[in-house]
Amino acid sequence: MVHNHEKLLEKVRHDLPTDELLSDLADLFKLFGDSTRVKILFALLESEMCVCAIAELLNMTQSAISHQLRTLRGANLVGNRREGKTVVYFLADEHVHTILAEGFKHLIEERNNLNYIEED
Amino acid sequence: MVHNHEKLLEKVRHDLPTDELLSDLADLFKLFGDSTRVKILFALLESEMCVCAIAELLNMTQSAISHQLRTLRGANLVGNRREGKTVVYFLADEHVHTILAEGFKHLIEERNNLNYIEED
DNA sequence: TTATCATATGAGCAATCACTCATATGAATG
DNA sequence: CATTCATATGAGTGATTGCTCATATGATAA
Repeated sequence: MVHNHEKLLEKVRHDLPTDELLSDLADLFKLFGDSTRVKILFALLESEMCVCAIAELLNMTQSAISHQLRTLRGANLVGNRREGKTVVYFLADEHVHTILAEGFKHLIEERNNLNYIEED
Repeated sequence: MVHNHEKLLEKVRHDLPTDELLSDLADLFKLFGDSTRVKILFALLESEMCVCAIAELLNMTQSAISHQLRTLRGANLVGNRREGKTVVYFLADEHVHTILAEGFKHLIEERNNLNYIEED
């Protein structure tokens, strides 16, 4: 696996963010990389909701949702507040919307490309 | 886990994308959710590169890199072309840049917030 | 052809993770 | 107070996944 890249590698290494930053970035995207969490985030994009509403919406266990909300909260993507017996969750980060939107654009465009190919 | 959300759920359900689309979206972000793949994408953002150059850059096995490139190629995020004995990989999608950039913005802002709190 | 270099790939393994189940916590209500 | 409702959480499990190792493929050079 050795042929000469020194010049290229030197340049790329210089411009590359640190390992730590790139790992944090991967950890961030990992949160968006699960369909349950994506669904929760999309739901909260529409409206803040209590845990049991999300569970009912996604047709999943309260426990499962609660675990995922904990994960999302740990990354400061969602926040919550108590309202009597229920706990209301909401998006705590403006970037959630733009990140999801960018991913969405990619999907849509890819689908258009596929249609285009199929139509040929 | 049952108190009344019918009105809210009806509205949210109506605006929510299909399960299939949301799953595809999660699958897309899953690709960005691994530090090796993020590093590869960032590297290719700087310059197209052959497999062994990426392996050397990331200080990883040729096999490991090759496996990840296969994954990325399967999702049409990167493309490749043969040049004699080597195979050159490059970004095949303009959205890679914007998606990574949005994630980056989130991290930077979060770090600024932390600094702000620490400075109080 | 044979040898060599660059890459691809299949099997196997260890680590991660999303869920379930049982249970704990915490606030309202009687 | 005890009970009930909404949520949180710890342990355990099956499935996924990123890597290693060995080997296959594919192109060039001798």
